[in-house]
Amino acid sequence: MSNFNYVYSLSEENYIKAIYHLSNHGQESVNTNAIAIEMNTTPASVSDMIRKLSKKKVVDYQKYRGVHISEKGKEIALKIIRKHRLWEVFLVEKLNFHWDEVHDIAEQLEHIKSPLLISKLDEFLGFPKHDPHGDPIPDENGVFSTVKKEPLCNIEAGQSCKVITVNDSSSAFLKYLDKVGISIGTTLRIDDHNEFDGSVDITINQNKSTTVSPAAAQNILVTPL
Amino acid sequence: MSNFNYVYSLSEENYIKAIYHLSNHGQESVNTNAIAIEMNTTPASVSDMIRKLSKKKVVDYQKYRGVHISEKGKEIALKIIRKHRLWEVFLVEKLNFHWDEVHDIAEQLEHIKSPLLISKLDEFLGFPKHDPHGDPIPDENGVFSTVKKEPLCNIEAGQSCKVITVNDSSSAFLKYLDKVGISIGTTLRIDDHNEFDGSVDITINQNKSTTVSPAAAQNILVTPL
DNA sequence: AAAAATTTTTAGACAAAACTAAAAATGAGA
DNA sequence: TCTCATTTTTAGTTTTGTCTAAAAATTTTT
Ligand SMILES: [Mn+2]
Ligand SMILES: [Mn+2]
Ligand SMILES: [Mn+2]
Ligand SMILES: [Mn+2]
Repeated sequence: MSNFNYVYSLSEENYIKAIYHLSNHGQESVNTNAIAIEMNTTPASVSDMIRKLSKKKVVDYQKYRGVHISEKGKEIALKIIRKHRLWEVFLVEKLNFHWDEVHDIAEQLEHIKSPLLISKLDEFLGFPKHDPHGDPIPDENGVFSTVKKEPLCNIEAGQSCKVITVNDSSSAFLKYLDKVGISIGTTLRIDDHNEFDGSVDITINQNKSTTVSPAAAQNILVTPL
Repeated sequence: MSNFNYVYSLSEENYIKAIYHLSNHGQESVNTNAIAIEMNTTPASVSDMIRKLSKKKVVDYQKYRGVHISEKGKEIALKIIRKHRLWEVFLVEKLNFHWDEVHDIAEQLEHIKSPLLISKLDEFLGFPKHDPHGDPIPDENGVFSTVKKEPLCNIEAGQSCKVITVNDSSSAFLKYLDKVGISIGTTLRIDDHNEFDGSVDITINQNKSTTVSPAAAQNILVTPL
């Protein structure tokens, strides 16, 4: 295996991560424009990079037919995601960052190349299974736990559920959750769905009743209790 | 001040660090070839980069006359060195790396951009003043302690001294020091200088007598007791 | 002070990754 | 099936950082 240890550029790594992300763990194929939007670049640049990644067998690609991430591509993506999430845990647990401050720093740290560093960091953190936003951390073989989860808006009235993760790690959304009093692990009871605007009435931790917007209800992922 | 927050590229940062290093903390001017050797590149590339850094007022430069790092350049260099050394402390103290394994990883981590990350890391580590190789860690204003230190080979016979730092952080040299039983803080007594090959007879921590080569005696920096 | 050796700069290319503008392919609607 | 809007690719540049080869300046030697 000649390029077992090939090192991908910063740019390549970011594209691979974006494609993996947009494909839902590699199930679906991804089109050029979607990648361009995700990466904040132009479709022309995406076309160029796709040809390059295809030559390196990181994606399967036929002109005009979109890309599908390969097994090799999945492995690379999962390694980057593992690093990203471990660093996020470090920043929150050890350096006392707030969960809405860590994403951009982890975006840089995820590209540090040293397998030994990551295995030592993993051990130092006590082999965490989830990052501060509730996302699962793949192990060194890319295996991670998948808990069934769905958006809050899909849960029927009367049902109780637990917050597993969030669909949006933006500072604005996380700060909003803080204000409302929702975090990973919080128990919510769905009281009512308001037909007219899609907002949802909920009770937080058996005591505080409130209403969340449809946008929030879409981004809070829960598992029924 | 327009470019107060200008972000230097990875390449620019590495050149700035190399120039600072070769100039002994900004005292001396540095010639093109020396930079090329330090950076493992060609004099032509160095010429190009010097012109660029000079335009950005990071160095003072006149054709054929070598470069002198500016105050601005010094500040940038010291920030990178601060990050490098703090990360080295983290790797050794928290992740249990050995002192000969950390340099290359710190070489990557030193380029992570986040002032808040560094101040939190500094606090997490207990505001260390020295890195694992004995080098001083500049504070956020670039101030660092300078202990008088000289190579072991300069100490006269009969004198005792303490190991302050090492001039060479290569794995080969550090592993050699481990084998001989010398580390930062070790007390050495100089027993004799062997005229014919420059080797030095020493006694380590008042008990073990041995002889070190002239190369080693050059790279072990000590302060007389 | 001239010649020789060394150092440094310039000229010209190249690769990676981006962009704009234009061309080509695709797919949906009529 | 034809038209037309949308998507995707190609063509041609640009920027950054590198390289080799050649020219120019400086320093050392004689
Ligand atoms: Mn990234
Ligand atoms: Mn996360
Ligand atoms: Mn570096
Ligand atoms: Mn060090």
